[in-house]
Amino acid sequence: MAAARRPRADALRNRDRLLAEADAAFREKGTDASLEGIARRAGVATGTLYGHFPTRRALLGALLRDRNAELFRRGEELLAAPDPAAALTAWVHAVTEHAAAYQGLAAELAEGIDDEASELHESCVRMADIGDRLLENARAAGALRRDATGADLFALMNAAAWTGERTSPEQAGRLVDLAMGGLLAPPC
Amino acid sequence: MAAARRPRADALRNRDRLLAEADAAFREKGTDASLEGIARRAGVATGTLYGHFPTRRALLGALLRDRNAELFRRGEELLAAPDPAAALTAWVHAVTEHAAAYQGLAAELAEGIDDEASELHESCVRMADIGDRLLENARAAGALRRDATGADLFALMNAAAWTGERTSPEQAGRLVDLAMGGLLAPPC
DNA sequence: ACCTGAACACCGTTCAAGT
DNA sequence: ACCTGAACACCGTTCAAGT
Repeated sequence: MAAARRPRADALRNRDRLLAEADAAFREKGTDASLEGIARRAGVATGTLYGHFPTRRALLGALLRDRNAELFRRGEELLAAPDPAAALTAWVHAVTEHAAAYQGLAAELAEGIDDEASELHESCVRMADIGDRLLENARAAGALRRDATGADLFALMNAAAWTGERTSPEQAGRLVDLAMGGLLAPPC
Repeated sequence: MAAARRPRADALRNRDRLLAEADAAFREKGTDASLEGIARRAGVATGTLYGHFPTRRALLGALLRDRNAELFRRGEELLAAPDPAAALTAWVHAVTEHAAAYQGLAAELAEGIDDEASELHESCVRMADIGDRLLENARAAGALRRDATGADLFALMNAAAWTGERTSPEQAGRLVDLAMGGLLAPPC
């Protein structure tokens, strides 16, 4: 087993600059912003970008690392929350907001769950898994008005995020509330 | 007022070939399929494509003409239907299926409602208008569990269509049913 | 009245050559 | 070990020149 080598200083610096420019570009233009433009603004050749991030999704995945950690921390917290119905609703809202970070991200996530080669696959599976468990808790507590699957939940989160990308976060939230109103039994 | 001239025979033929190839390309690759490829397969120069259809959306709009007519005919039928709740649900399903005709169409429609310059604007407005009226009917009949706006409805239809594009029509339908379950009062 | 195709600008991706 | 930048393939859009 090879010891981990420390990367060269210029490599580290280039990586950081690429990430910073990619974040700015993705925020402004969405996840299909020009990679060539990102490399140019970072002051490196395009080959350098590919050296650090072999695919667009690898770049996206690196950009989402911290954000993902925060989301999953929140998920674990909700799994321990006392009211399963409220926890489920909060989770769907949280993922919806997460998936609207960049225009185009919702599409990448929707694809990532089925595509094992996607650098986003693992995080998608984890999002779906937390959703499954929160759904199961709500079902066990008799909080469901009708049955639904984890796939329904994942589809809702991505679809609402997609709506949010091109209308407003408020509209996305209203869509989630509408669907959750169909899923959850009214409080007695 | 100028009399309508009959177009030249070769122009008509080129237009038809372009539409046929565009339909095939959009079905296969989605609405952002290469225009150059469409022109090539239709056997015309790219300038000819632009002569007939100045924008990608103009091409898309021409392709949707018949499909739109059928959709709106269905809408008028539903406006005259006896059960307002069932009519509303049927309309949302119908538009959702319509908007999934080509991958990428849901995004064009979501954009078209706000963009007056879009060649799809008029049909988007008409879809939203029929939705508004069906919603109003359902409200008047006391069939709503909670309030919702025409914008909510339009967002739902596009979001569900977007889901359908990348999962399955069944999943799109399940999403619609979930949201409609939140909107409509249960039958007593 | 319509068509052609060259021209321009822009992009994703790879890889031999450099340091 | 990493970086450069030319090379290749592909695309959207315009417009002068043709018929």
